[in-house]
Amino acid sequence: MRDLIKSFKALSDETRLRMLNVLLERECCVCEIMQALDISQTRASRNLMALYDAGFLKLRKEGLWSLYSIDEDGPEQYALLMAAVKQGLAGNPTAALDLERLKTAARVGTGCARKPPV
Amino acid sequence: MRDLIKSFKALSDETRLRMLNVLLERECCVCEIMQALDISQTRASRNLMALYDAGFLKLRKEGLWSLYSIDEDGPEQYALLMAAVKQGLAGNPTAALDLERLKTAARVGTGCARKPPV
DNA sequence: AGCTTATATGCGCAACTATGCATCTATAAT
DNA sequence: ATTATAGATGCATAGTTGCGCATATAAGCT
Repeated sequence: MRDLIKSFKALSDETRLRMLNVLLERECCVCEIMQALDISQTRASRNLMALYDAGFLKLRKEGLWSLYSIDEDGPEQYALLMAAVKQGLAGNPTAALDLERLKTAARVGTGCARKPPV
Repeated sequence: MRDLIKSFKALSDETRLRMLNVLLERECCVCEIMQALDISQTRASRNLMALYDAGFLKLRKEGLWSLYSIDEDGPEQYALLMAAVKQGLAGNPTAALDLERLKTAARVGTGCARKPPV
């Protein structure tokens, strides 16, 4: 039961649902998620970790990048939950905009750059 | 998206999952839930309301009783979520014990009685 | 080695959640 | 009308969550 609760908690947050939406499109590194959702680095990193912890994501390191993707091989219920997420997000404007921004997200570039020192 | 989040929030709590488990068995009034889960009246009432608010339950008043039951006619995703809940609760000892206690729960009786004044 | 960059994380705070206690409401029985 | 009972709810409080800031870590480059 604890796992079930953990899963539902992970899905009870707008940021994380938007992340899943984007990751359903393709594997992303943290900075691409930042750009797609237009959120801070801390926020991106922590929420991706939360989804990973709950068992929804796979993590693959490549050089400096942490590449997250939907874990297709999770327990049976996860497929059900992901189906519900997909349905619930269909037609959502924010989710659509995120996908739009994802197209122009770059793995390397200004989007990832730390703000220059004053 | 707000509705989806609300649904997941409603399911992110052990008390409420246990309630759904019991209600999958049959319609119950608040005091039967109290007895089945062995919880306080406040806790029972408020968590049932939360599930109702989220769209998982139907409410039917009959005399003094508030009778809650699973709402089968909710949006499509709810069936998916309930399926996930069922799977996740299968074999859980607490859930099993709740069903056991439900068998001896009475709609009228000491289980509902207010503690006698001192 | 030293610098840069992508990501992770400790700390602190504001917002939210769950629950108990006390009380209120509404229905019913006498 | 009075009283009893099932359930709802305001308030206070402890615990949890989300996130920003600053900093740490770790990989790659020069």
